Amino acid sequence: MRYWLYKSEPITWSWEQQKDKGEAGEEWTGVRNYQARNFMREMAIGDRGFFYHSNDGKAVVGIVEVVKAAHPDSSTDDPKWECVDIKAVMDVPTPVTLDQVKAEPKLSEMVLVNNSRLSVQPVKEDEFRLICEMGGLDPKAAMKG
DNA sequence: GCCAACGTTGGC
DNA sequence: GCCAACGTTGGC
Repeated sequence: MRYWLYKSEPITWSWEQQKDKGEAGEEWTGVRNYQARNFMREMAIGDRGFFYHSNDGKAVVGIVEVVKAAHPDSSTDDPKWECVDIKAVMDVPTPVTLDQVKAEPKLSEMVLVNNSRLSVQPVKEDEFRLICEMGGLDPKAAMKG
């Protein structure tokens, strides 16, 4: 099991919209960056991740799970772009803000802090657990389902 | 709204 | 294969 973080501007695709898709989930389309695409290729069904609101909110707001492995991105005809499908699993009761992440020394290695432009990124297990705790979640529930 | 950081494109 | 120009992201 690996852990990830997905960024989305809520104005484009919000956590509320993601939740509306229910158990079936939705394609994480629109990634046009090789690094981000390559991370999606590494994902396995069942991998958990954070849903992060960029720009407006700047906070981890939800837990998601991969429900379909990488496949061609249906939002383009270009076969080089791929994406996974993810579904909403649960809310983060107290969204964990970027400021909080930056203020926590244990999270100083996070890609979110060091490469703010990467829209799909890996999260270490320890980092994932800590952010769950900061958000008011039981890590066991958030990490295993 | 600005701009720094980063990625991509295309001329040479 | 280099690098200048350009476009985009996302924090501030």
